Amino acid sequence: MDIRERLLGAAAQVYAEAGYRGATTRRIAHEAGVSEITLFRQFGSKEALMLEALTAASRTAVLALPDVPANPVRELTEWSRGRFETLFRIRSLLRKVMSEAEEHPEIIDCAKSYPRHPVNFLEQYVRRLQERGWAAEDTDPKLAAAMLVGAIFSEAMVRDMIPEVYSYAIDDAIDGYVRMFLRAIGCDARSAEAGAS
Amino acid sequence: MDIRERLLGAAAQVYAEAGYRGATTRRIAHEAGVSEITLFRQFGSKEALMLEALTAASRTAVLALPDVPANPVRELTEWSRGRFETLFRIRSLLRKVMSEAEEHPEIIDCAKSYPRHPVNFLEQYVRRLQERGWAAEDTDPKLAAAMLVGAIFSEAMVRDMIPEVYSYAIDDAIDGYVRMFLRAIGCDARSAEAGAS
DNA sequence: TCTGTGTGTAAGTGGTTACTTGCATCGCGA
DNA sequence: TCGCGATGCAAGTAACCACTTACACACAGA
Repeated sequence: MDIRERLLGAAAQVYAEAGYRGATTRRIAHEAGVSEITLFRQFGSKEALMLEALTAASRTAVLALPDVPANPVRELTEWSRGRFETLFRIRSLLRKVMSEAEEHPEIIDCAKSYPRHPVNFLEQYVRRLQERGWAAEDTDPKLAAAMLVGAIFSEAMVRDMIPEVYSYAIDDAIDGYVRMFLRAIGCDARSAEAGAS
Repeated sequence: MDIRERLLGAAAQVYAEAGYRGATTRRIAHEAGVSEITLFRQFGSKEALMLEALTAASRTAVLALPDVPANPVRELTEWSRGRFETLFRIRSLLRKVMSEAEEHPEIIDCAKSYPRHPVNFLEQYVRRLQERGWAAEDTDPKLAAAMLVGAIFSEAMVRDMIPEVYSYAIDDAIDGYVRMFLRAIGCDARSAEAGAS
């Protein structure tokens, strides 16, 4: 059904703009180009529509990191860029979900359909660096991963809201984060740049 | 007027729980223990009440860092703990403000009554470390500050929403963040621990 | 041609919202 | 005791919300 898809997309978009209470059935139907009656005939209720729309919208691919680290600087930079772009693209929807998760826990449940959180991928990657002797033994992989992912998350959430603080370019920021991250986990520039070559 | 203060506090609390649309005048008045009519007689409209309440609620003290670094590990740990506690305490209100800033820009305007953003304090502190020769010259103070502040921000925002990811204790996390931060900016353990002593 | 099936319009349901009006009540100073 | 300002209660307004009913139309298969 084409109309179902249109309604699901419109619901996710209007929800990202206005939140649950602001996403009125009238506005969603208008955005989808169908009548409000059709919305109710297709989904029964606003709640059913929103749950299905948010579940579909949060089904975004999680970027992977190589199982065998070869060039940490390049691999981490690419992964961090992709992570930022994913978060930045859905930042409005994410802010609404975070804001309304306390009131409507079922919303975050359907958004948590992630099989694995991205921070786990990075944690595993750091462990592999340690196994190869490219990272210091005394660094906590979980904490290190949380620091880099957290910094990227903050950029994606706050960057467009307080531009006077985040004045630098995002690509420069990610390069700097990766460089500092590698220094923080004790991965020196030589092995990080050259890798297995 | 005691009643004005009660209404302002109730407005901020209900807003943090339910957002702008969910913070109904009836609920705010009930929370303050006064009648809804008194609310309108005191503030005229819901919008006037909310703007005044959010301006007052966002007037939270910004922690300072010493002008002259003496013991970076201790000073940064204390500052980071305070920063986390501040953010964690108002996390619900902050999530609502972030979520509704696109729709109601005037809300974030009154919340941005900060004279200086905390990240600027940390940036200055890193510069002082560099001047003393305690931090590497090639680190970008602005980026380094953004990374630590961003990681703390993420902990405060997401920690209670995805507990299965943030499994460690917050104090351990902050200790780890500070240690990695100092390694990232090239501040070795000796000067960081001992300081000027 | 008939018969569903899916869609549209028009109208209306009951509930909630911000906000108002009229009047009674309370406390407090003169 | 009187007056007055602040408050509360009852009721109501117009607008908006999710959701429903009734009916017309368009199209596809039999």
